[in-house]
Amino acid sequence: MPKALPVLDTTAPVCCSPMAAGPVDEGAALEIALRLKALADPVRVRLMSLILAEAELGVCTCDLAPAVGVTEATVSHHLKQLRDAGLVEGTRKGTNVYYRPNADGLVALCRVIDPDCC
Amino acid sequence: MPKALPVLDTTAPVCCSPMAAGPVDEGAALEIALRLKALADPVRVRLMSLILAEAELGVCTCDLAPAVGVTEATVSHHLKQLRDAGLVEGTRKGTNVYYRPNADGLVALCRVIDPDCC
DNA sequence: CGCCTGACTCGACGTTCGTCAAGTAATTGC
DNA sequence: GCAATTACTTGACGAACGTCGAGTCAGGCG
Repeated sequence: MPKALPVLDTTAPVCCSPMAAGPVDEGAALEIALRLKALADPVRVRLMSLILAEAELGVCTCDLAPAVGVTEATVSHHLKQLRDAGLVEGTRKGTNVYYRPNADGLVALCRVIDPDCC
Repeated sequence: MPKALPVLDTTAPVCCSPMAAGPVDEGAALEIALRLKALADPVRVRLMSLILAEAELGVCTCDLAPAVGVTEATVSHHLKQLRDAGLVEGTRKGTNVYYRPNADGLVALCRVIDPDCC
């Protein structure tokens, strides 16, 4: 983990693509790369799609693990990365933790890489 | 390299986000993850932004290397990944190879992760 | 309380990744 | 043809990553 994630800089007005808007400096590049890396794994892509599919109700870890075919420990590890990148949110309800997508995080990521946004 | 990249499946009509559209199967998840991974590195993010900044003229490797502060060999390595993912295109002109962005690749990537596309 | 279940943390392992130095191709100019 | 320049390939090294088993923490329930 090269750096902490400030939950995707909700401070910065990321309307226009910072990437297509001009050369990005080293720090910004790292921030962008970290967010992309959070999604750059087949298991995390599948987890994200499953969480998006149940955006209303939320999904718990114990349901996700068999769905993607890995250990619960591994799912937990991946969910932490998605959480740190601000892409999902987990809320505890009894013994279960229900995960829901954080649409803002995904949209922000999209804006960063879209060459003809705005 | 777990799999060859068919230059981002220009065959598939990726209008609506395949990720938010429903659970993605293992193969599709791998394809998406590979494209995201192509951009999930700070050096490649900076290369992409530099190439986008000179979309008209194109940039050659020898100019990119000092701009990002790594060896030309390393830049070549990263450019290959961006090329394989269909994000940039390189055309040789004399001894130089000029790189230009492939907007379609970036837009397709964006569509894949956008939760409220369409 | 004691026990169980679900979620997470820790340590370890094998693999992949980013980087460079050195070597190889390709193209131009003398 | 030969030298020079630019781009790429190869091999190697260290760092980071994904995965798991085992252990730990937190909430229900008998």
